[in-house]
Amino acid sequence: MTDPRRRRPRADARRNYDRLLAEADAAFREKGTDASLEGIARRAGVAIGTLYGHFPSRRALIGGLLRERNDALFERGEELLTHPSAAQALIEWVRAVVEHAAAYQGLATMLADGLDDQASELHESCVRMTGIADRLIANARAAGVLRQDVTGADIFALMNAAAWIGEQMSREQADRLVDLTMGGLMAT
Amino acid sequence: MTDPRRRRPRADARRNYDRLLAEADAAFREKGTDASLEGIARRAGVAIGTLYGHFPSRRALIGGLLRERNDALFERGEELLTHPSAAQALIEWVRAVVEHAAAYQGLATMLADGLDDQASELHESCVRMTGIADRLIANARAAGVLRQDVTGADIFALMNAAAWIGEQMSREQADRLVDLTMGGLMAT
DNA sequence: TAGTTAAGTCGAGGGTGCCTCGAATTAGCA
DNA sequence: TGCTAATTCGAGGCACCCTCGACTTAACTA
Repeated sequence: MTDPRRRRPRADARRNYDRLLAEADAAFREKGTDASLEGIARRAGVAIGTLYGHFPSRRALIGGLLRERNDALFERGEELLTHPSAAQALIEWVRAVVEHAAAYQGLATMLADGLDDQASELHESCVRMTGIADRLIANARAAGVLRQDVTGADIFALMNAAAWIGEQMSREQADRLVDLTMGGLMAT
Repeated sequence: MTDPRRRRPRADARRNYDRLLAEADAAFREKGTDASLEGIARRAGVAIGTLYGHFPSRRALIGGLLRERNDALFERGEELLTHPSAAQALIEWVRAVVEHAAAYQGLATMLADGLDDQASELHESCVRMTGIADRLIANARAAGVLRQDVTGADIFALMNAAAWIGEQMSREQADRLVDLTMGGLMAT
């Protein structure tokens, strides 16, 4: 796929790319996902056109920011698939995703949209998240520890809702929502 | 309070006020709570300054829009306080608030903020909502049909989370979240 | 090492939206 | 009919979004 005769990427481009990611992370942490892109470019010491050169949209920028994080998340997911307690594994996965999705104010909404929107840079990771959830649900059901009528969509909804609560209220309240709800979903 | 020597309000002002509310309702339904205010003024056939004359902020406009709706909601709340089944009453109240809060995309977020923010035009109604929830919770607890560790904050969180899910995904998914969670909260 | 060239950078510019404020208008009243 | 306070108007300053053509420069090559 990669043509070896192609020039190696320019050093300044790489530098700007990294700088933009770093400043974007800071800005999104401070102001949420609709922080000013011009402000980010400014903080990165780069013209606005350069930002758009690297990231054609706000979503692309956030996608870039999440890529690194995603690796760790999905690694954890694979791990959980072999967890001895299916019930515990599912709860842990929900918690992990909630934490992931609460990185920036507004991220939960983007992820919720991302599942449906094929064109979203976040689509693929949303699909992977639900994929792992589906497998964990199947495990839990097979083990008879999860109510039969609980769907992957229910869990995805809960994950997003809790992440949103985490943004709006507090991490603690989000955890409580997850615990209370999951408690109800577990088979008696 | 009302000085009888004061002039009666101008007819054009009243007309514009009503027109603005009507167009704002339409716009917020179509585009969510961050629809363009200039667009609303335009649709109402009024200059932007006139809109700001009547509603000094977006929140004030939404507050005006909700005032009518609120009356019906709180009437329902009072009714539920005398409902024979404390458990059923609480669930109904959650459902009613969720429906109320899902009127416009973005409203759930504003309401969640409104509870903390004294200055918000939505603050008072948020307080009333939780007030009714608190009384219903007390009833349910007294009847022994609700887990002892469930707080008003938990219910408020659930209401908002479900309303948000309703905006992002679907009304059905929101209902499922409420049913599944409330099912878990009820004492066995 | 100088020249070539494509990749990358720049930032002005056109568009939209927010909100303010002083000037102009007008409905209610006497 | 005229007075006056309430209301309306919309230009204007600001911030942000995003595009695009001109310019610059790092990587390659002879």
